Amino acid sequence: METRYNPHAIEPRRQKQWEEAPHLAMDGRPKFYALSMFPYPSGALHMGHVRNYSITDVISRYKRMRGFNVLHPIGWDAFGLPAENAAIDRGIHPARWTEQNIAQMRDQLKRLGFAYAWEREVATCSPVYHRWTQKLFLEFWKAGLAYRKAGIVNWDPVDQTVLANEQVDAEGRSWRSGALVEKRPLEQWYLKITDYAEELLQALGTLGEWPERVRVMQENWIGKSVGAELSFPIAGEPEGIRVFTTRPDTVYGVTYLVLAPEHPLVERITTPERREAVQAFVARVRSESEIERVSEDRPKQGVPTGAVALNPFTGEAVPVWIADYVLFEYGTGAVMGVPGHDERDFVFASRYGLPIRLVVQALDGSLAEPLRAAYTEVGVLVNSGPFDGLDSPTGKLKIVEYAEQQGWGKGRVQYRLRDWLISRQRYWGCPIPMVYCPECGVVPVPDEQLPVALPGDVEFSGRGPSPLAKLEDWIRVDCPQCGAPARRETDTMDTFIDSSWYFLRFADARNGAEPFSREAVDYWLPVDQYVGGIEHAILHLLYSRFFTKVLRDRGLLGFDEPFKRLLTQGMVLSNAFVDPATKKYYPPDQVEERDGEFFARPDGTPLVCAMEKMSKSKYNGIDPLTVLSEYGADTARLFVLFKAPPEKELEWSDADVRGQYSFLGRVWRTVYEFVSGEKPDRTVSEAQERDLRREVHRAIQQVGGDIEQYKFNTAIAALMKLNNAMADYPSGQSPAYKEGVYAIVKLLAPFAPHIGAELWQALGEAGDIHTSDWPALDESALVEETITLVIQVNGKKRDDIQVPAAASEGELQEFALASEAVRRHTDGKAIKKVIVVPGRLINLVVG
RNA sequence: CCGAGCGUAGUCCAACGGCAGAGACAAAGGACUUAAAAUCCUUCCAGUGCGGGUUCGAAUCCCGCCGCUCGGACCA
Repeated sequence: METRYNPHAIEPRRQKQWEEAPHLAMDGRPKFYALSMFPYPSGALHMGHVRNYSITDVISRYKRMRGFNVLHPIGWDAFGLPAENAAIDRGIHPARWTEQNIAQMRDQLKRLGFAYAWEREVATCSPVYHRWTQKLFLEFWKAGLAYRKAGIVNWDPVDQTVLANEQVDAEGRSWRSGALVEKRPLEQWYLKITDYAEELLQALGTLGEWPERVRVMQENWIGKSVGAELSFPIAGEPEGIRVFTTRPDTVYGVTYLVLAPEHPLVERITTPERREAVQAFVARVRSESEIERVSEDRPKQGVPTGAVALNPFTGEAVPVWIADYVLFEYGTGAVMGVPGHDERDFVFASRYGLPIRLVVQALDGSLAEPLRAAYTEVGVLVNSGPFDGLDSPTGKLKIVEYAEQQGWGKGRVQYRLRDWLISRQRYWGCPIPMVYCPECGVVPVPDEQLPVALPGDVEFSGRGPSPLAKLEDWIRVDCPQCGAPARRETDTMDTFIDSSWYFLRFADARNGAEPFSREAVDYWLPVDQYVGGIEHAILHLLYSRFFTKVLRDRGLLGFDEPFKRLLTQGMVLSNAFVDPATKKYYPPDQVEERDGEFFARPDGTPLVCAMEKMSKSKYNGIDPLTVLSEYGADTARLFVLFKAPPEKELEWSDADVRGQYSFLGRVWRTVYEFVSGEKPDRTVSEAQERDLRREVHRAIQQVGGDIEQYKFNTAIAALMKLNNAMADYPSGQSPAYKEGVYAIVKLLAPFAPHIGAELWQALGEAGDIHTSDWPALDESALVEETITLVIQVNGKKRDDIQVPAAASEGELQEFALASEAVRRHTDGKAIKKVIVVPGRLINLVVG
């Protein structure tokens, strides 16, 4: 055994050995499926990957030592635009670019020593994978859950493709390109996720091991509102104007109706004398960007259409307006204006002089007309005909009931969630397996003709429409149904489709006959532990849940939720240097430090140093490879796990990395001194042996418990503590010391697998440490004969004494009262109460 | 504006309602060395953002405020 720790010698050796790991099989052991969100093959791992994958690797290795049959796979989310851009910019085919990147990143993953089931590796772009993506799409089609619809869609002008609603942020920017999206009318493919809105919402309640905030985000995204759809009769329209409201109890307070400017009724009901003004208003709203339109600080604007509808409850005529604050996409695209009890309506009505009516009185009766603000709380109905006197929740029910009887409307639930637009006008994606036949219409490609492969010989000449749309040879196809000349769909699928089922494919990754066998998914799924970034809280996680439920209903799966336990890891930050005036970032090699202040090297501009998320644009990324070549994989892994709890932000620190390296050096030293006999066998007392054994078993208890609870930072601290105790111990060969040496090597192995394997071998053990048993906890070793008893008087600590652990409460009180320091505070006072916390403290309450 | 989370030594982080310190980094001093690095030893540092409440006892539970982070915001 070498005297000193040298990761560069041991890591390549161990990694080579792991290449030959036996393949996984289903067996009688309990299974454990640990999964990190698979990466996009950009070409280089970043620190976020290292953090993410280190977490699942520790959990997998730990679970394996605990006797579980562990599945810990990896793959590549390999379709997507960067590959296409590389083709345009550098003339390299997307397939080849992707392949090269995967090879490079696979090598990097291996250098980090992650224990993956490599025989199950998948890449979503490969035909053996996307064939099954297409097959599953056809399952959706057969279930009536995939359909084409013409509508206004989000268009990303930079990436030249449409986007799903989830992929556009609150400011109207694309999640990928950051460009402001435009609205375009197009006919596109959708998946009917709204059919599952209620179950996706309800089942959040079963995800007890998900972070609260992810559940809340999904709940908000689904956005359930319970209310009613009411119809307001208007001349010439048999259906009337249908509005959706969550406050049917305020229907007696309606003083106007508002349509979204895009609403199809606008044109039909506008009176001739209002036509010009209405058309001008609609044109103006159309010309505005999403941002302008939804910005809240601008006044709500509208114009009357001249039309008048009837409030069926009151028989009153109410004017119909159009206004920019009503969204066409939500509800029915029309609302009833109740300025007395809706803040937006109040603002609008005040601006345009529309009447404001009180129909819900506050519970204390304090409201009087004219109202100074909208009252939106619960109250008692007034000015509401036969419903006067009802509290507003009851009023809601009764009014909906009455509307249903009269045929004026019905109770209805509305969701914010919309169907998932999956068409993308790009080349590097999974082709949608559909054919358009002039005779038969939309025809699915039959199973035996799958996969619909991407044509290889394609020219990528600048951005613009998808190259597929120009490939006449590829597009032309015989109709699978009637054989007539037909045309292929040229759009590809959103890449989130590829990732909505990859965790299922891992259960049976080499199945050539179907996406996965029922037997394999029944055994391996659901994923027991999923780990990834919070940025997928809605997109990927919601889509995957949707897929799971649909495939369950198609009989392909037998469970309801794909991910049992979820951990969202925090970001990795590092120091960035920015000029506060221009917000320009400087790379570290252009920054100079003088007396703790920072200056730009070229011109001496003072800079601010701040912890920010690692990114190329801020020049503060740390390449994992440089850490690997300097300190090795075990140090890098230990650092990202130790520095912060996994769900929190992680601040990069070179000094702390070195600290982890020295810790591994110290553990090496501990084992070396034992093996070499350099630390001699000095005589130790039984009590010393018991004390050291207690430390050893405390560490065994804590490390296991902490891993189960994701507390890797404190688990590693416990290892450090044990190593410190060993270093301080006089004997280097006693039974307890030997037990400690074995324990520390095993406990360390899941975190730092290379050094773990090496030290195990140095101890003369032949087997693989990573498949050996986790050290057994001896509860009796934890028992203490004496404890430190803290004595408080009136809650303040006054003394601490050593007492036998077995002492009774009465004895403890006697010990406490015997203390000089305590007597000073109790003498001459009556003891009113004594509180004993067993094994810890005694509190004397005197007065 | 609404919602959630977080504020503990110089820094990162610990602490079932029970001694504020497990662990680390940094700093200082020392040992080793011709010297430096590495290594080892020793030392230093907060009363838990602020104000109240509950309790025998509060970093921990409750209320209000301040600050930071994240998410959602005209969804009728």
